Amino acid sequence: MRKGVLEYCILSILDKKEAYASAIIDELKNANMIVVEGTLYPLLIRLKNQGSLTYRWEESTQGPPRKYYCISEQGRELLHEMDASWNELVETIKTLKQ
Amino acid sequence: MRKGVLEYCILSILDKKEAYASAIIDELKNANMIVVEGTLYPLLIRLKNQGSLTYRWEESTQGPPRKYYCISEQGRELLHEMDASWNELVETIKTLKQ
DNA sequence: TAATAGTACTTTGTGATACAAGGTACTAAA
DNA sequence: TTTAGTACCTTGTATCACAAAGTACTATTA
Repeated sequence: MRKGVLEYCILSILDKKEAYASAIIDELKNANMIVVEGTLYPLLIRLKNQGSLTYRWEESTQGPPRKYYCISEQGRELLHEMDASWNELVETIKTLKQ
Repeated sequence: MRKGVLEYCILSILDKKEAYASAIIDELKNANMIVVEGTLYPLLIRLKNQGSLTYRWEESTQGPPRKYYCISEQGRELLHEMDASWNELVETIKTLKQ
């Protein structure tokens, strides 16, 4: 049921502020959506390769350096399209339920 | 983005009244969700095989006989679980958007 | 200082879902 | 009798998410 929505969630999170993978997983967990690393990393790489995200390395005081992802202008456009798709899907379900 | 939601839509439609494939496709189209036969037929067979649906043949006055699908008790239980999952997903997105 | 635990990033293989495309079979109309 | 319409079904392919395993660096502890 969650398929395809994950990408939308990631872009929504990164639209608010840049973040690295573990922080994204934590935020999703807080919102009741469990995602594992093996799912998230390939997705981030996919979004980066298609130009929706950029990233920069940042040293951490505890542990290895972190890859901070940031949404790009192109990513924002995609997000707006996804907002529209999501709202439409919610309406579709409402309609079917009547 | 729609992945996994289709099954939920089908059960929701059949919860209201029994229907055959083309009618289901039409109803989905009316609600703004395009689905093709090659997607729907395997899904109906899957749901039937797992016990969520039953069907009966009915002669048609125009064309070949139709396979009318009907939701089963087990299908209703599944639908209720899906209702809960869907509502939770909608809430999750809302939370992430804040 | 060597070993262990913790953090973070990455890759590979698998199962499930949806689509595209093509096929079968029956009925009605031209 | 050929064509168009309706309805059901199958096969191959792409994508998505997960499980599991692996690499690499840092901090702690014995």
